[in-house]
Amino acid sequence: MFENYFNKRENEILQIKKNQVLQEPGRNPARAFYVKKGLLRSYKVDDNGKSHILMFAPEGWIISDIESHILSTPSELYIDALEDSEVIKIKKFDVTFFTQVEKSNNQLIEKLVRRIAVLQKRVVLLMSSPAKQRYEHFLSTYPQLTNRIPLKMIASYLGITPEALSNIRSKMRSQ
Amino acid sequence: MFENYFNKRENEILQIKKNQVLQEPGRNPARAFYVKKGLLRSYKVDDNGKSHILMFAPEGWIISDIESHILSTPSELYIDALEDSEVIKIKKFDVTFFTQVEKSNNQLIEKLVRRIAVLQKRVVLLMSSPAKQRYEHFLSTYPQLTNRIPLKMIASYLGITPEALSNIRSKMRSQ
DNA sequence: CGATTTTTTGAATCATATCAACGTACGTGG
DNA sequence: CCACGTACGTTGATATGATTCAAAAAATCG
Repeated sequence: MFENYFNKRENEILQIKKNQVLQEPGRNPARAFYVKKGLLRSYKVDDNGKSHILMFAPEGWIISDIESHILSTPSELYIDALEDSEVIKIKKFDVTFFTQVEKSNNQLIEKLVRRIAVLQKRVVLLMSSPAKQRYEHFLSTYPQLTNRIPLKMIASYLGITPEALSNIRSKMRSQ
Repeated sequence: MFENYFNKRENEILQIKKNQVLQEPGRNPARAFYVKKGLLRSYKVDDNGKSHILMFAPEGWIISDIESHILSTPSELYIDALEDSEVIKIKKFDVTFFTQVEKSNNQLIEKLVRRIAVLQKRVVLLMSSPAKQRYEHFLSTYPQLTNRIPLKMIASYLGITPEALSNIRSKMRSQ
């Protein structure tokens, strides 16, 4: 769906090295990236300096601080690369962007609603389930990602320490 | 903004008693309600039978399982009243509803994005902050609600037990 | 008022964090 | 290709925060 849009315009294709930072907090407007190849993540750094991963974006995904975009507030997120990646920087990323890319606004709305659904699910999981169940949910929801993402980042996504996830894994092994 | 829409149509105005359930899981499509007066909440019941409150809706808010709506999947949420309330049942709640009520789709999009922002914030808080800080965040974000909502429901919103919240409060008192 | 629900308190237990040490894998320069 | 250094992952000991369970006190409702 997005490919068409990108091909017919002069969008910037970037070759990104692993660990390269594509966006830092404070930028306004925030950037958005379409991942052609590789793997990006977005994360937030809290007051104690700890990182919390909000999403992973493998091939075919768009990643951005959509909140910052559409509300024109300074971004609070980092975006960087977990693998060497090929990404397209979306130049004009606002509401009109979607109306061009999507067949209609309704498709954008559906996308946003899906994002709400994912976040809502995650809130309930964080509130109701111990780390082990959250990890199992992650495994079944993103099976294709679990091999590509280092343990400590999965832990950061789940909201636990790397040590805790390591323990969970070892318990799961011995069962 | 919504009032205009409701007044010029034959929408159903409901008088709701405290504790009355407006929506249960399984309903498809899910309903949506505009709160004229009173206080509603939406919540999910997990596999262990525990409730987790997703949002409170005081006067002027719309509450619904928007995910269920727009994706036409069965609802997983309950909606009920925490106070005697006066609500308007939105009959035709889909994308076209918003295009009539809102000046443009962009306003709907902005609403959805705000919802994403709130949920994203909540995910990070759940992952990074101990219960006390989450409670303080709740207090400062919804000062007008804290007196109206019983402790045990605030606990359910924060993802902790009522006992834990009671302890936090007593510690805060003695400081 | 009495009955029911909510809030508080305390004790025992559990899950996860923290800290420290060690083992392993990986990439780079020699 | 090897040796080294750096990152990452694992493991164990201890500390902390929250849960669970039980019971009493306080608030609310009919």
